[in-house]
Amino acid sequence: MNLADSEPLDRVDRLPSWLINLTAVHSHRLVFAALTAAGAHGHHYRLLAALEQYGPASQADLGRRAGIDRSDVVAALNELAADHHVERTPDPADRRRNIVTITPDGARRLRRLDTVVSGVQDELLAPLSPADRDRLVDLLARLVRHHAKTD
Amino acid sequence: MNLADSEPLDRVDRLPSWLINLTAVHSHRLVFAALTAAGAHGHHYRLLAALEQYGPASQADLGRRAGIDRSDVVAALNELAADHHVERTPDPADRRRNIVTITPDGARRLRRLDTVVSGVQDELLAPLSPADRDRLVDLLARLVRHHAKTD
DNA sequence: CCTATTTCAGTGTTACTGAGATCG
DNA sequence: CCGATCTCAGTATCACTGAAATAG
Repeated sequence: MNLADSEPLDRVDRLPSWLINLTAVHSHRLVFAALTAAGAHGHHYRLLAALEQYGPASQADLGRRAGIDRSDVVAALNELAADHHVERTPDPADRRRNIVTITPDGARRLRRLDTVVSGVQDELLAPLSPADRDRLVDLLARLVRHHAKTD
Repeated sequence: MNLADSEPLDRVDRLPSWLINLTAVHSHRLVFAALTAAGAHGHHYRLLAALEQYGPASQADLGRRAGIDRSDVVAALNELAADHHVERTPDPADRRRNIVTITPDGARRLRRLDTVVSGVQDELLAPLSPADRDRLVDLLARLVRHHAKTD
């Protein structure tokens, strides 16, 4: 018996956690492909965005703001620094810390990635009207806020 | 400078792909914790649900219906078979295939996991009203359907 | 003494790839 | 010969953990 087309799996196909997972897999594929084509990797965009928005910061603060684990911040900054998109300098006021600064090259890079990432959003949300897109973002933002508070 | 509370990262915090990713991470944590507590692993629930809904099937069909890669179907069925939740028998009509059947134990298991999984949905969607939950499911289902068609 | 930061090495989950053996 | 199935081995991404060295 061959499956001409996948019939719906009733029990699971309207399961919120499963729909979220499927959507995330597709979304991740699109973002990853677009960033890879632009020569960037996962966390670079969020780190550069956090640096531009808040200015120079320690790695720990950067990680908290961008939602990236301390360990992964180190690796991503190594790559960004190798490409001269950020600079790491010791903090004279607290010698445990590095102060991370975005360079002019990094700012240009961020602008480039901004267009890449926003193109992906359009692709991802293609079937939704602008009003529906807002609704989806609001609903997801409420979930994220709720779970951020209750850790 | 310490971050009392994480201020919003404007550029990223309303980015649909990022919200979806965050939601998926939380969702995955909840589902994984609940299934682990019940002694189950990732794909088991979807495979059992597909088996109960459609009856005995080959592994390839099961994978297509449950959205699980052929390779991961093998591993998950090994575990389900070890626990006597499914049985694998060669298909006499097509000797490349195994016919996978859910056992009475497996059906009981599925009912148990149903309550576990639906408890997680409530936790995940806690901040949303029933109407909002429906809206979210509809929006996500539309995205999933669209991207399933355009592969 | 305890906490925070940076760093390294490594784990675990999920999705996926490639290849071999078998069979239609 | 081509295509499908089952299986195994292994990769890659991301989130995360544990521990060491350093410093407040």
